This record gives sequence, structure tokens and C-alpha cells, in this order.
Amino acid sequence: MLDDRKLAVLRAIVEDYVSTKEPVGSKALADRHTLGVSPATIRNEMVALEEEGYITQPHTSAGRIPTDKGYRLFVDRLSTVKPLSAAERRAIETFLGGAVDLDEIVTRTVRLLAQLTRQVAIVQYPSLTRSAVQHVELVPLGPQRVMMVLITDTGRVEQRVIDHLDWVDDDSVENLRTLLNRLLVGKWLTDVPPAVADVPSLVPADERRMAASVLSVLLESLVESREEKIVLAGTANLAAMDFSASLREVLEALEENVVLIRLLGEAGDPSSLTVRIGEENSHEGLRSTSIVSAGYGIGDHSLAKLGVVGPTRMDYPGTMGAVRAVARYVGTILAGQ
Amino acid sequence: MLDDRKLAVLRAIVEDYVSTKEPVGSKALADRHTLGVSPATIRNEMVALEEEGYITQPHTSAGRIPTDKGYRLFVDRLSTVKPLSAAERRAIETFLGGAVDLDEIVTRTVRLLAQLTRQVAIVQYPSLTRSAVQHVELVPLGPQRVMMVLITDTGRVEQRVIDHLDWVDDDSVENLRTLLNRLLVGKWLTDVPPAVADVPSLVPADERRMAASVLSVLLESLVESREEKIVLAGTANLAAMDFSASLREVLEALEENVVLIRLLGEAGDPSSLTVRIGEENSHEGLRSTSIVSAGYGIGDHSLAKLGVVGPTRMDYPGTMGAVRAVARYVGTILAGQ
DNA sequence: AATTAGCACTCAAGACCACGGAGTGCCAGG
DNA sequence: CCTGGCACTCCGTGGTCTTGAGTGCTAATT
Repeated sequence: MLDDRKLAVLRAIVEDYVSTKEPVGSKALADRHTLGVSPATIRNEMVALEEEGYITQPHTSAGRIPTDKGYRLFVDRLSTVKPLSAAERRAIETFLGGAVDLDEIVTRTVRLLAQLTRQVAIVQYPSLTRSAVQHVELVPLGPQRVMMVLITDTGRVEQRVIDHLDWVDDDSVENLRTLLNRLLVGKWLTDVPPAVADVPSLVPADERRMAASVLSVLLESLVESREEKIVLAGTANLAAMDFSASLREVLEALEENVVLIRLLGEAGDPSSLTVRIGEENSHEGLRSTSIVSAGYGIGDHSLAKLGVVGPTRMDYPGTMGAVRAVARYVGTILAGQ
Repeated sequence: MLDDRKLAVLRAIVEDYVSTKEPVGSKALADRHTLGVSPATIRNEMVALEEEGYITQPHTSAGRIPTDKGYRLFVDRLSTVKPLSAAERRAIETFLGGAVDLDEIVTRTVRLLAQLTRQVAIVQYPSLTRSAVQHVELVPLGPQRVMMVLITDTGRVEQRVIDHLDWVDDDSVENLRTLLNRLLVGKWLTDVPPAVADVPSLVPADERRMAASVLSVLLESLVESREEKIVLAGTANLAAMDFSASLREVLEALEENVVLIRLLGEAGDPSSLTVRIGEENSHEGLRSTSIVSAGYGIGDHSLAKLGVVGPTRMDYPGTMGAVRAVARYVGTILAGQ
């Protein structure tokens, strides 16, 4: 159905269209690539490709542009991830190396990715649920208030204030604190709920009300967590792209963190690169964009995702290379902390 | 120099131009406003206004549009801040009322402001330096690590991990913690440095190294603080505005938090509304925008600023009303926490 | 049987032009 | 001092033409 030459033509069309932003015709193809055949032959191949739905023409008597299906084939079978240049690698290292805490790592990462790809970069904060408890702290703040601080091994700190307690007595807080740490330190956050299940039976009767309040806040902070938190950068690059959809729609979609989270979540295998092209994106406003994403984390333990949003007409090999490299490097940084 | 009628004409021009987005001519003015004079007279006034630099024409046979100077006069002398409608007030209350912590207050505020004004909203996080210490906590995390948590009365929590200490012994940490709390609780953050000046002389000799490390981190966290932290929303609204400058420039400027901080800082009196129009903005990319900002805080104690960025051709009375109302309401919310 | 040259055809984009209309400036008369 | 009248300017719109890149088809070539 699709012989090698057709594939070569499709690849050439994608590459030319991505770099020129103009529909590409048979003549131009024959000139710019050494396909060894004449424009007329290329035209015949184009007809076949168009019948199969890989390319289309904006109007009669114009060149061809790839369809989403065409890009999909290109990404799956016709392209290889392009490694970054040595200079780019160095840039990543120096730029990310200076980061001191999690916030800074994330901020720098997202900017870096935006700059490398000249597109919109998104980075999801490492999710709580995939990290482990390093320490739980309880601090009495007053007669009826206690602050709970949960520290994870990914450097994340969640804190909540628990208010309107019946009464707080320093000793019982201290007891609960040591108990919780004994039970939880080193546990995955996902394992916390079962681990604390029998806490009520382990504390004196008169401390149970307080313990229950603290536990419920603790569990709540696990669920809500900030898995939803997302940072983005490079929206200025949107101005240079011309979408078929309106710029407004894209900006609106990008502002809806919920949408981005969902999209990242939909992306498959967290350990490798995922590319979602045009209509494959479930969100309306992003139907004319592609999203390249990857999971990142410590070792092969994926904590969250990061990626890039750009026009379907994007440099896939280059973008994929950048996303993969940044994801890996962030992983090593996190591990080193 | 500028009699009442000229001012009336200028006001009419600004109002019409803001609502129609088209240069406004003498005929249209006479029709839409009851100025009591003929178009010819209005034309004469326009010539005067143009000579004074308040209005200009894009090209010879077009209507007039206000200059930055014209908007400035309009804001200073020809307009009054427009109070929000009852419905809008209710919307603010219900929308902001549900917020539980500082993060959520800020996030909701910025979205609300963007929605009310249909422009880009920016909110600066309440600065640390203007709040007071509620509690200092020190938590030993291991043989050489201590975590410091600083809680302020504005609900902000700063935490740092202090690493590579010589040695940590639970008792000395406990001592330092009670000492610090005794010295600092209730103090303005700005008064913290003098208050801790003689801590070294108050701790046993063998704890001084550790105390010094903790103190330096504490002080550092005050200076850096997150005074720089800014949140924005409503960038999608940019798509509908047409700037003389390129959209890209504006987006770039908005992404540079440093720039925004500086601009907000330049705005004068924190207790009232500030309007910076077009060229008055020091940043290149925002020369075709106006910024309406106000301080917000508890009582008349301004903690940070918030505001709106839009085209110079904006509805100043309405925008100013929204900014003022939101700033005030956030203040009451913060006070109630 | 596949490839290519040749050719007629299509259509978007640009150039050109005409014109309608909104707006101006100026002058003379109220 | 205001206003009606008038000639003038110039932008924007819409029509027509031309150009050129690109196509599809057919017949000739390898």
C-alpha cells in the first residue's frame, strides 16, 4: 500500500512544510530533495497519499500539506528523535544546575524547555502520591490550633493548619507526632492511608478526637495534594505561530490548568515520549496543536510529566529530543538533591 | 486654555473611542452626545485639543483618537471611578468567600479580576516583610539537617532545610526554637534582624555554630522572601485586544515576573489607585498598554499590589472600579483569616 | 509497466482602479 | 462666536485582470 517511495515523499513533504510553513508542490519537492524522480512522478505518488488521507490540499491548485494522520505516520515511522547538540546539553546543565529548591527546579525547567523549543512549555509539579514520607511534624500553635507539616523525599512540603480543636495539650501532640513518624517515615504516600488506619486504637481515649482531626487533614492533603499544580512558560512564542484555531482559544485552554492536567494524564506510558497530534487531543481549543510530553522522575520512577505545546506543524524530531533530554536531566537533578 | 467645552469634547472622544474602537469624528460626536453645538464647532475645538497634544488623527481624513496625554487628563480630571454593580459585588463575595488558604485566595482573586475587567490581571503575593511572625519551628531531620519553618500572620509559610551542619542534637535545637519564638513571635518581619542580633551571646558556646547557620538561613528567607512572586490570569483576553505593539512583545513582558514586580513597585501611593498610561510605563514592550493597580492588605496596612494590564484604550472608570473593589475585598478576607 | 514530458486548466494572491463615504478645513453669513 | 455650506483628502471596499505556482491528464519514452 505504502511503498518506500511514498514514504520518502511524505517525509519530504512534512519536513518542507514544517520549515517553510507553505504548502509544498511537486516541483519544489523535486528540487529540494534528491528523490531521483521527476515532479510528474511525485504528483502521482501525491495522489495516492492524498487518497489514503495522509496529505491534503488547502485548495485546488495549491501544494500539499500533511494531515494529522500524515504527521502521525511521520512521527511513528519516518523520524528519529534528534539528540540535542553539545552546546544545548551544556546549556541545560548550567541552567538547571544552579537550582536550589523544588520551586526553582520547576521554574527553570519550564523556561528552559520553552527556550529550547521556541514553543509553550508545561511542567507538572512532582506529584505527592509518588513520593515517600520523609517526616511529619506537628506544631501546636495555640490552645485550639495545630499545624501539620508533611515533608516528602522529593523536597516537597505540604502544610495545613488544623483549627477549632477541642483542646490541645503539648504532650499529646508530641505523642501523636512520634507515633505518626514511626508509622509513616519511608512509606510511599499511597501507602499512608492503610498505615494510619489503626491509629485511633493506639492513642489514649482522650486524645482520639484530636488525632482524628489531624488524620483527616493529613489524608485530605494527600488526595488533594498539588498534583494539579502546573507551570507554563513561553506563551509569547504563541504569537509567532499561526493556528487554524484562534489564538484566544489556545490561550484559554492553556490557562485552564485542569485541562492541561487531564491532557498530560491521558498521555500514555509515562516512561517514554508521548506525542498527541491535532485532533487526537480531547480538548476543543487544542485541536490545532500538538503536545509532546514525557514523564520525569527519579530513576524510572515517574513523578510527573512535562511537555511542549505547539502547532501541529512543528519540528517533531527536535521537539521530542528537547523534551526527552530535559525530562532526563530533571530526573538526575531530583535524584541528586 | 482648556475651557469646559473642550474638556467635554475630550471626554466624549475618549468614551466613544473606548467603546467603538474607531477614530471618532465631529459628526458622530454631535450625534451621540448632547453637546449642544454643531459639528463645525466641535471641529474647531478638536483643532485646539490637537494642538495641545490631547488627541491626534491616525491620518488626514480620519477621526481623532486620544493620545496618552489625553487619557491622562481624562483619568485625572474627567472621570470618576465607577462603582461595581450589586451583582458584581455579590459575585466577588461568593467567589472569594470560598477560599481556604492564601494560595487559593490569590488564585481566585486573579481570576476574578481578569473576568471582571476582561483584561489581564496580575496579583502579587503578600510580601513577607510587611507581616508579623506567628511561629518559628525547627525540626531535626537527621544528624546534620534541620528544617526551619517560619509562619506569618498573613498565613504564609516559608520553609528551608539547613544542611551540612556540624552536628545536631535534639536538645539544643529545642533550646534554640524556644529562644527564637520568645524573641520573635508578634514582631514585624522587618524587626526580626535587630531582634536576633544578640542570639549568639544567649546560647551555649557549643551551639553557636548551629545557631549561626539557622539564623543566617532565617534572615536570608526574609530578604529573598517571595516578594517577587506574581500570578496572572486572563492572558486569553489579549487576543481580543489589538495593540499597536506586537502581541508577542506584550506576552514577553508579562512573562517576566521581574518586570511586573518593578512596574507594580513604581506605582506610587500603595493605599490608592494608580494608573500608568502607555509611554508612562518604563518597560518597552508595555508602551502601548495601561496598568491600573492598587495596594491591598489588612486595614490600611498594604501588603502587596494587584492590578490589571490592558490596552491604553480601556474603560478606565470601570477598570478602576473593579480593581479598587477587589483590592478592598481581598483585604477584608485576609483580615478575617 | 513505470516514468516523464507536455499541456490545458484552476485558483489564490497581488496589482490596479474606481468610487463611496466619513471626515476635515475653511469661509461666509447668521 | 457659532454654524451651514462646500471643496478636498484619503481610507476602505469591491471589482476586474494578470500572474504564477500547482495540478491532472494524456501521450510519448524508457
